[in-house]
Amino acid sequence: MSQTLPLVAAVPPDFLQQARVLKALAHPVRLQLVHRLHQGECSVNGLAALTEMDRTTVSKHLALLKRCGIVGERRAGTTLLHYLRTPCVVQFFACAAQVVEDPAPGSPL
Amino acid sequence: MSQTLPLVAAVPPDFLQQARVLKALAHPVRLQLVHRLHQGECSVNGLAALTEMDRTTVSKHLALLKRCGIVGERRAGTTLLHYLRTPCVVQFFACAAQVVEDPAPGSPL
DNA sequence: TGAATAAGTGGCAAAAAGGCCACATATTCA
DNA sequence: TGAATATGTGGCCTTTTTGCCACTTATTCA
Repeated sequence: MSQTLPLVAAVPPDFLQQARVLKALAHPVRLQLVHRLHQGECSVNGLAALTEMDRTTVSKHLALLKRCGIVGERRAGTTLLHYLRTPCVVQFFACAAQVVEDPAPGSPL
Repeated sequence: MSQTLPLVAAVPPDFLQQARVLKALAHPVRLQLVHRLHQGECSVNGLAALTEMDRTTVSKHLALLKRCGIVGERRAGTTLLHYLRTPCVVQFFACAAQVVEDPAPGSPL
């Protein structure tokens, strides 16, 4: 077959899709949730207590993380336990921290 | 000495700070900028052409990335060349892609 | 079944983010 | 210096995101 032009050469990452994942993590509360879940599953109320946020607010943050496939849940009686489906996201912490610790010269951040 | 309570035990990461970094990357256009800069420095106009966004819009996106220490700049004549200061951020692509490729069961994302 | 506990959803107002225009600034070179 | 090129900034408006309240749904157990 004719070797046509690589119109989609080196297919660039799906920025929109990836941005969705990053956006899901780009919030202090959600970061805290992920950080906590990385240590083990937890209920909504438990997470609400930890973050000191309204229960429904945490519920919505979790819903967002679930939609992106980052968090999963399993029922245990009346409580729903949430867990990290993609532990690799904690790598973000390392890099984010590195960026934070190596600020641009004169950047207030 | 008395082994007091580890009040700030395992000092949790600065979620607010880290969220700032992630938020800086959590946008399709900025993600594309980072992706492009990872291949080498580039001018604002070049990036504007690539992303097909208004020049001033790109300029603001870059300003945001600079404030977070992710992007740096150096002048070359009348043009400002932008470059990635923290290449580690490209790790985000790998993980983000992984999350995208392994969607939660039944998640439309 | 009905009370108790746990959690999700719609709605709404406030806050933040995005995008583009008009204008200001910086650098080069004739 | 003045035109030309490259880029940053202040507004200003639109869209998205947040957070909390009231209310609904789900599960357990007496």
